Amino acid sequence: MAEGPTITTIAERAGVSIASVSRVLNGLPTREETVRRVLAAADELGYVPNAVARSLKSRRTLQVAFAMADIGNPVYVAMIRQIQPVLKAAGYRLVLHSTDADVAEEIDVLRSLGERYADGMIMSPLRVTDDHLKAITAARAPVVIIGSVPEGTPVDNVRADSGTGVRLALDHLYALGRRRIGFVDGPLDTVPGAARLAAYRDALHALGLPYDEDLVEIGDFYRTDGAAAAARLLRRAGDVDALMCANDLIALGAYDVLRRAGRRIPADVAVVGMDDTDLAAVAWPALTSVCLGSAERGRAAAELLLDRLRDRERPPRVVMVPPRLVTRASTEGGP
Amino acid sequence: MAEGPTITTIAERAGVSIASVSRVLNGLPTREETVRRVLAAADELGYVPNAVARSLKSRRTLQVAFAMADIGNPVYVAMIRQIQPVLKAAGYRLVLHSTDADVAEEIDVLRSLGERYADGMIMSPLRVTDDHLKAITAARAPVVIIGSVPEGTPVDNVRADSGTGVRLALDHLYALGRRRIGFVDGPLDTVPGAARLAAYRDALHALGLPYDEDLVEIGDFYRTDGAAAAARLLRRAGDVDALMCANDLIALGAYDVLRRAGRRIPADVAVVGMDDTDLAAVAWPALTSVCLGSAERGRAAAELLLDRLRDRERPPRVVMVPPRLVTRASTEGGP
DNA sequence: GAGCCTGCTGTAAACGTTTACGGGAGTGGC
DNA sequence: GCCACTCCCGTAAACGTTTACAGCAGGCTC
Repeated sequence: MAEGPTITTIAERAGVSIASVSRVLNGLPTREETVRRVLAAADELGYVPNAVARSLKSRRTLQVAFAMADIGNPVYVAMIRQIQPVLKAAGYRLVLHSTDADVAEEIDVLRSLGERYADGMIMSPLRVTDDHLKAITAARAPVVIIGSVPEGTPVDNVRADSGTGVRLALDHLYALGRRRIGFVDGPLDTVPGAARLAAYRDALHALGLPYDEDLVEIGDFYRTDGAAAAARLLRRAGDVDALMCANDLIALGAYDVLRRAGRRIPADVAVVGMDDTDLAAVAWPALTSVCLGSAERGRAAAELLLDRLRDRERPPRVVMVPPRLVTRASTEGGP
Repeated sequence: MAEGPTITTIAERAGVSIASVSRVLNGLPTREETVRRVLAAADELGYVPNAVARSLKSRRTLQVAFAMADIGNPVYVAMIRQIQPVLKAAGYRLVLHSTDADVAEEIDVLRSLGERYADGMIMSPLRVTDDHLKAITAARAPVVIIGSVPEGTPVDNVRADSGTGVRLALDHLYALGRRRIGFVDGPLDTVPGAARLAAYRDALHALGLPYDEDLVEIGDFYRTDGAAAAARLLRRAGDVDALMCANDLIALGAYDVLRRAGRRIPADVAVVGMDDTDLAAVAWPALTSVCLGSAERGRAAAELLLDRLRDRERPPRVVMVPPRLVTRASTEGGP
């Protein structure tokens, strides 16, 4: 693993200056003969340009960072699957950050953009604090947020409409004759947690159903927490005939609990998840889930970022991805 | 977004030379008063060191790349989940490459290490061609391979023992009284595909069962391909009473086909997957799967790479992660 | 043949760090 | 009062590129 060839090596070998080498390699107009000699030398030496040196000079790293809470959640994988090819087509590499939804760590990641290791960042935070907003606007590289930020925040932003999503789900459950619809949510200090609970109340109201505290439980957006919360709910409100869950992992946790309690899905209790991850289709019975367009949101975020990198001055945009209910076996038939 | 402060800016502000600034920021011995002034200036200016410039000088990027076939496969996610924290603790960032198991692209990724954007790479190739081996040994940065490479290849290497894994599964099925055990494999030109088929034959032989071509089908390591292959197998060998699948995705594809064909799992057909991904636990009935230690392999690979980065001269190591059968509902009870 | 393009190339500076080297100020010994 | 030594610090080079600028050779116009 000897030290690799640089344009200096090539220059010596070809008997020209490093400027000429650089010009040839970048396709700038050069005399035929020089081009030939340089390319030959480069080829013989197996030259590969040094990305770091190039970045230093050009002030672009051709890297984009993606920060999410937990790569174990298939939602983020779905996003990455779309983000990656879009970035790659534009010549960018993807740097990954898993933050565990830790606020301090997210702020840290944003601040780390000051090190200039990436030209921009896509971030999908669960919580959006004032510190986030400050860090985002102070960031030394463009940031695109997947998730809602306060109205008027000057930042490119891709949103799902989980409110409407919850509404779709509850309408569906209501149409099936379910009237005791429980709700298992994630933490209320997260953006989706708060939005989904509000949407749940609104949807009940619109349907003329009472809001019953016993039907609501708060856990976290993981399977085990979902299971624990569902268990508490079931203990308090044994007559529940449907469970709306704030994401698919929670729904799968609920599955476990319902089964252990001897409740049939969907005959006794219908279940709806959110995010429509791969898990929903794999689960049995297959899980009805509100598709919040993770894939589309990923792609949109990548495109927003690329546009932004091309033009820093353009006004920030908000892309809204509409929800869609994907009905499966977990909500078939009446009670 | 004005141009950020550099050590030159700090130097002017503090009235010292850039050398002193650098020394202070790197904790080299310096006079108390100078330290104070520099730190104050750096603080006021909100200085963040430029990672690119530092990399150019130090010849280290503090980045590690991870290349895998498809981030949609939970196996790789399980690996990343372990790789990420290990690298992070050592101060490295993770750069992601999804190669679609395309040989040319994998070679390309290896070659791209010549650009020096990463200090090393972890790669999990499905196929290992001569070109791979050449590219790996010629790579301009250390590479750790997850998966088997030919004996004696001078490269750090983490292996699963899928042969023993298949053997465990078949012993288990045999013990349950299954005698017509089908095998749904991935492409035979992949390392795991070939190894698993060989192991299947050996295991049958050891159990005194005949090898029946009708019981073997080749698809690809995705769910839809697995389903198609399982359907073909079912058509040819309707009396199959167990299906060994070369990974979990294939097994889930087989689930769909079996259900559509009205076969009960496991009563009519027992099913075993491989990799023991999250999907196995989510599926219904829960899927018995051979755990090949993806998480452990990820961690081991990250540690091998870090060790290698610390000492280029150490002899290459091979880490073997033993398989383990995780039995679940898909293989309960006799036929 | 002077002057002027045109086409190509080399020199050198710059990007933001780290670091080898040498110099200046201060101290102590003689 | 000179030398030796120590402690800090500044100058400058280096990492591998890109690029502004200037210079040179040759051909053209008058």
